[in-house]
Amino acid sequence: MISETRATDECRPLRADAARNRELILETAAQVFAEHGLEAGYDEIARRAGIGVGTVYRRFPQRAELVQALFESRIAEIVAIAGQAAERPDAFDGLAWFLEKALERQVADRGLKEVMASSIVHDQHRVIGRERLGPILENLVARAQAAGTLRPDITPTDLGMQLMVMSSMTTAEQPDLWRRCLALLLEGLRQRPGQEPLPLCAPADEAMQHLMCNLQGR
Amino acid sequence: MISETRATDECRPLRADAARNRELILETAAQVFAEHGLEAGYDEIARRAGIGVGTVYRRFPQRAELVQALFESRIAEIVAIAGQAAERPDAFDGLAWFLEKALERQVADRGLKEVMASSIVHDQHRVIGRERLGPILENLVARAQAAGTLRPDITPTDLGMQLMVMSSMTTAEQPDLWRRCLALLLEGLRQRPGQEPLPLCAPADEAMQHLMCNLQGR
DNA sequence: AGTGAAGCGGAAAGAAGGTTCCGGTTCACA
DNA sequence: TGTGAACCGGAACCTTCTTTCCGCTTCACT
Repeated sequence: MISETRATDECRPLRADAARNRELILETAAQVFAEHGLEAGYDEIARRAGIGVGTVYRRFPQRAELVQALFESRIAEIVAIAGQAAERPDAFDGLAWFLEKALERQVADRGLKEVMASSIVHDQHRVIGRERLGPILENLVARAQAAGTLRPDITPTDLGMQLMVMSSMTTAEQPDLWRRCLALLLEGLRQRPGQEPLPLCAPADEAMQHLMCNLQGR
Repeated sequence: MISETRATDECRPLRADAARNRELILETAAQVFAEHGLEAGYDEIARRAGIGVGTVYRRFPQRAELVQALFESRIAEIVAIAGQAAERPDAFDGLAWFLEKALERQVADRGLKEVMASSIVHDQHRVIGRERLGPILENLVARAQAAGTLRPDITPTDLGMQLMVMSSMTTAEQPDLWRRCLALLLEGLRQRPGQEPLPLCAPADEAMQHLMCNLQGR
């Protein structure tokens, strides 16, 4: 259901039973990752899927492959949201809308949160996150700044960080907590007359990477 | 240096060599916890102190005892800062100053961050954090709200969360990142005419606990 | 100096995961 | 239906970290 029966990327197609198991693993992993994050044990996935650990390892020897297969579509969804946000008539509103919608998705799925974060740190996931999201975020920011509604000293990196932080502070059990923080943040983001500039800070991307490492623990 | 040679709380005084080791463990643990957080292995502490693991376990069979012994004074420092902040003439400025000073301390010490967070979740550390900090924070908030400078719908819990979040996003290598976020937050905290109220949210303390669990991982 | 209680180091045991491997099974194809 | 390649399960094996245990050392006191 998650992806059609298909070859192991290049080689000949999987045998019927193997293909069946592959789907089963993907479906089960989606649940397990959403609940326990990307570091959930393969044995938990195997147990819930009712198959052996060996089977999971054989199909996805690298955890990254499993993650990639699982979250590609969900990242695409968020990229699409960013695209739609850029088309809204009011630029600031577009930005706010993007943050809200992106958070709604991240908050429901611990795995997705971590993929969003790790797509910035780890090279293996970069493709599915940052490089597709980055330019659109830049566009959203530039547009709202040109309209004079977003403070001029905000960077796309600032927003990325706030996004990660807000999603890291919310769980499925507390579905509304982030809304409160987002409302607060949006107040802070607005350009106002006579504003002091934000304190400068070390290279933004480097900062972002440190943040991500930190939020993921270790 | 961290605490004078003294009895194991009730019993007769430690032997000279044991007391010496106790101090050595505390000093070393302070470093190790600051670098690796509260979950750092006892063997790492022992290795750096140049003593056996057994010695560390004998002196501090419960990790909580070690943590308590280490961070009591540092929490007291933060409580003192909150007290000073409450005496500043401008209430909003006092709040801002408290957040800044508290963060300066938390940011430098990963262990302290975790103690601040866990003092809210785990009963064993509660005493050294929340119960002493809570009333003072409440006072800071109430005072700034009475002065009409802090938005009236902010709760002490909001601030506690923001404090945890900002400290969790900063490392010693990125000493300035949190300043940028704090500046942004302060903009959002100010009361302004015609403000929309913040979205309401599940019981604040429960939310706080979820957040803390989350930031600490697991 | 002699004595025994307190303390020490670090090897060994235990606990919790993650990963590999191999005997047996299932499938695809002739 | 027969055959070999692909695949399966899960026990065994690593790894990493925590905790205990015990023979030897050091200290305090006489």
